[in-house]
Amino acid sequence: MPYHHGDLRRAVLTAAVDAITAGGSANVSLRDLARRAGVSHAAPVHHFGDKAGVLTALAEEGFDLLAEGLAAAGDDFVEMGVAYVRFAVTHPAHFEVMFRPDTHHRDDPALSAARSRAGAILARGARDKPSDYAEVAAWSLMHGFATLWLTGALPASLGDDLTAAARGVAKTLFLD
Amino acid sequence: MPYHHGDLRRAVLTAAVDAITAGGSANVSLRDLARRAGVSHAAPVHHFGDKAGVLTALAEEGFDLLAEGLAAAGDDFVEMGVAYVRFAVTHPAHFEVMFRPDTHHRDDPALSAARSRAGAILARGARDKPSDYAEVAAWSLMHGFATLWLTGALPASLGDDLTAAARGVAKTLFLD
DNA sequence: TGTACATCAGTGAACGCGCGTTCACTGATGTAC
DNA sequence: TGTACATCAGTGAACGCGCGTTCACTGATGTAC
Repeated sequence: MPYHHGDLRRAVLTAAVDAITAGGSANVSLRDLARRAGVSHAAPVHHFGDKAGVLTALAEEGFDLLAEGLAAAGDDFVEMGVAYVRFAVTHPAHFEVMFRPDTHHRDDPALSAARSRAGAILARGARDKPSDYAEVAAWSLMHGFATLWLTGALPASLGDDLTAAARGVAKTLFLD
Repeated sequence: MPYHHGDLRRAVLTAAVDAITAGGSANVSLRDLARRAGVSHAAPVHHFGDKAGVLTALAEEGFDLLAEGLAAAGDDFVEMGVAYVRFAVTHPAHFEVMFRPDTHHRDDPALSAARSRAGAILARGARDKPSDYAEVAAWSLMHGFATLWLTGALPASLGDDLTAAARGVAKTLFLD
């Protein structure tokens, strides 16, 4: 085991994803992350300051990944919704942390910036819609769907084709 | 301080609501609930078996309160959506626990029954809608809106009139 | 090319803390006769 | 009306544990000259 890890920052974030995927963000501990990264329990503090710092960094990364996914969907309203859901389901750990502001440093500037970047792309999708509530409604719809899917609350009759289900749901808005 | 509390079960549930409202469901501890209820730290175990038992009971109560709220909205689609959101925002602690199945005994029969009761009422609202996805979409929409509102993620431009905002959002579905 | 030194990354022991659960107990209540 | 007894609700001490954070430290790396 070399003294210098090389990329401990990355390793701790990956460990956090694993830990949250396995047991929810409530059960994350700094010591556990250090264990998973194969490093002494005090090492992560060096890179993140404290526990909330790790989750802040993870949330920031999440907003960047989301922005990337949304951008790739182009300007199509429905496909952007599908991309939102797909992001949430493929990155459940990031998604969970992003919307649990009590677990991270909520006014971290890098985090705010990442959030805004994703928000701007999201807003583009609702640009030419008829309702004043279009953007909030679209966001709510896909966010709610992703959340319910992740918690396993949705009826089994929906099937397990995520993209198809998400598209069906997205299309009910304004009956595009 | 009398030896017998009288209604410790109720007191512990109320304490749980307070604790979750103050610090999120992640920060609930049995000992804290006992403290809040003014009782020795081992007393709650008598009524709930263990920590998950408390949250299970709270989730069950939540589904009953939700069913009540939905039923009071009558058969009107939009008003039922508004009632869903109002429930979530007036009972944030219940709402949070209801959708965190990892924190409670997920196959508790009383809980499943309460969940089904609420689900049945919800399904009634989407009965005569055109899309196959109507029920899931309606649920997703209002669930997502409630969740985003509660985490403070929504833009300030929405204002703080919850009912008006919820109604505006609910109406975008099928443009009723 | 070699050496001195500053900086950085990670260590490991120690701290004090709150936690969930178990346990033998005691006080209070209700019921049978 | 009184007494014996079973049942129930709550107590308080004890257990072992994992946690976040602090701290003086050491090993590794890079830079100046």
